[in-house]
Amino acid sequence: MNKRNTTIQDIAKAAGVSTATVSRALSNPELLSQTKLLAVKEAIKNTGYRVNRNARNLRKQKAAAVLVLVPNLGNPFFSKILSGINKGFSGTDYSVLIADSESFDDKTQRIQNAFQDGQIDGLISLDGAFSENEVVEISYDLIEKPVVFACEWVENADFSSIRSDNDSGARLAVQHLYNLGHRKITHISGPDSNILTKVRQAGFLSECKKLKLDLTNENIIRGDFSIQAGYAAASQILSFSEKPTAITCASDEITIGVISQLRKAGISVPNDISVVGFDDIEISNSYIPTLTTVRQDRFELGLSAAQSMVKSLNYEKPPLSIYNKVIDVELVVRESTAPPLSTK
Amino acid sequence: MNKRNTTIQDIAKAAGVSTATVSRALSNPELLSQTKLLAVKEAIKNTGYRVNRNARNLRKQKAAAVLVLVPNLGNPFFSKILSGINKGFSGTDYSVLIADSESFDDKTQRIQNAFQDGQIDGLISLDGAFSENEVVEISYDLIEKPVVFACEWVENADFSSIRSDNDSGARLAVQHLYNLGHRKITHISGPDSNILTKVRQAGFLSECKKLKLDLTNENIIRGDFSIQAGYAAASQILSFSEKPTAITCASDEITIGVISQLRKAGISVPNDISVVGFDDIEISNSYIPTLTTVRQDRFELGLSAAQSMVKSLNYEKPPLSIYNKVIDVELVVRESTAPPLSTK
DNA sequence: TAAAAAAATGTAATCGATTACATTTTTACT
DNA sequence: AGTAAAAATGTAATCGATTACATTTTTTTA
Repeated sequence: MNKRNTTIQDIAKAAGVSTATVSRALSNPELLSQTKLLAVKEAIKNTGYRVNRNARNLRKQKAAAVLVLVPNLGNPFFSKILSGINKGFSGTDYSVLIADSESFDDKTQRIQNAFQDGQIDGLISLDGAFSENEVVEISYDLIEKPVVFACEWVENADFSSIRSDNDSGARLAVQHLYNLGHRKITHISGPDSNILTKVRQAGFLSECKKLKLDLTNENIIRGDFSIQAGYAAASQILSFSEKPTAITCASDEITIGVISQLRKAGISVPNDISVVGFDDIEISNSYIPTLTTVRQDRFELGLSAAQSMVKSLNYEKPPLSIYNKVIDVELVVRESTAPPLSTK
Repeated sequence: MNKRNTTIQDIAKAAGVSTATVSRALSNPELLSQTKLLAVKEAIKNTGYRVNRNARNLRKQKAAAVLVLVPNLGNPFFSKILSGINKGFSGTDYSVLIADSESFDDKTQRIQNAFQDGQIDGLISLDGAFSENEVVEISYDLIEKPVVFACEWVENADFSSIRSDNDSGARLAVQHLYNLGHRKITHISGPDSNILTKVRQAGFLSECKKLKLDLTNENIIRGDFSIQAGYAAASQILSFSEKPTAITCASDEITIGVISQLRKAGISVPNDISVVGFDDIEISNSYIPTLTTVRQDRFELGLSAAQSMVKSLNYEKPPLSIYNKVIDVELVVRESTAPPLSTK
């Protein structure tokens, strides 16, 4: 290991050209004559030269990196999105940094700092939980910096956003249960602050109305997307005087929590109550019972978000079909749903 | 938004000092007189100045970042480790980058590149799957660069490594089953290449021998750590002429796969067969049945790995108690284990 | 109080690439 | 062949911080 790194100077000397030519060989090879290009390539190969990222980024005033903000890395829902994002950036020279919002004391501050420190050129957020204030701050300060939301989005703010067709998803779940004969359905939603939840909830309610189902305020239970929220919701449901015959959940994790908790109370799914999830995470097909759920194409979600980001990073305005993309969902019918008891 | 960034020059001017003084105020404030220090701090506050990371890193010849290599981000096992790592780096000025080995075509190459490009100063690997060749390459090239393994480690290579007491874990599982009355136990292990698996397997076999259990080659089934491996293993077990009364698995995901698949064949856990997992991932307590499993302190694992890395990054040799740390495991008894049928 | 030592501060080189601008070489055209 | 235009290449400034070394100021000591 030689102490000093190989630099562009060394390559220039070895290839008998100027540093400018070496630099061009790296970033604009089409500007060079075959002869020189070959000489430079040869020198690079011989020395195992690699550009110093810090030097390049300093000079170019960019970071060559984007940050992906995940609300909770422990939630397996996000992994496939991340791999879609990675795919979208493969072939570019951008690095993908991953951070967990939970590990941040002050999310907005951290994002702003990362931008200002020149550590990132763009942000892909899988986290939609930004207060109006925060969004204002972000969009004000980073007016020139691309921000893309994946899965999530922020109301009244013009960011690129790739999302699933949450409305349809919610409706598909209700329709499925309705077709099985269910007439009393409860929806367990995510956190209030979350726009996703609002949409799924609205879809749920609207479809219920369309199907002329009775609705009371027992039809919606608020939670977050966690297993714990499922526990809590199940306990609440158990306290209802008239229990629903079916439940739709805003996530598969909630679903697992609900089923697990209902079981502790001696209520079996789907025999006593049917439950539909949302997401189709990997374990859904191995849970007992296997989960009927609304599948989101998570890989596609990530890939599209990355594509939108790449366009923006190249200073191209992404076409609207990419800038705001809604991805189809699909109902996967498995074991956690069945006709209600009364019809058996 | 002013076009040009605030630089150290601007601060120097505003505070009426030289750039050197500003720089010292940032990194060695104890060198300055109160007066100047205050003046600089004031100027920084007024302008909202932030250091340019690229410039600093270029000059200092470092990246101020470490890479965490995760074999599979989709596996919820890793999240708590990551949060432990984050915790360990909070308060330092290192960034933690997370990458999924799966997204790499050539892992070793990518790591070397990241080091050479000056993108990272150290590597924490949760991935132990390096061939001997790869390790040689890494340790040869990066002889000066700190590498820490968490959970995993590499045989015959002197890297810092923080791991759980896998041997005890395996033994605890066997003892528990033995105490319940089980005498025919099968172990489903991870991938051959994985050292973890070897240790757990050895612990399993050794404990079986100690307890004078009969052993045949049907006592070990190879897989990887995935749900799918659990499916495959279950199918294999179903084909055994004499089925085991209990199973220990190298991960909770395998466990879930096994139980799910056994159930499809009409075999119930724990009534017909008992199963013990490993890891205690979040869902283990919500699976049906809830999983008896060996808990690893994942947060502690990550935290310790980070601490070892921080020491190395500061050019201190970590004390052996940190450099190679073995963390206790604990058997969590839940529903997936019960006395064998014959004793009921 | 003067000299020596220590503390505080400043000057300017440096890290390694990119690129505006200048210059040289090649190609195209009359 | 001579000139204009285009292509290829080179020179040197630049990005923004850090730090070796030099200088000035303050403190200590005799």
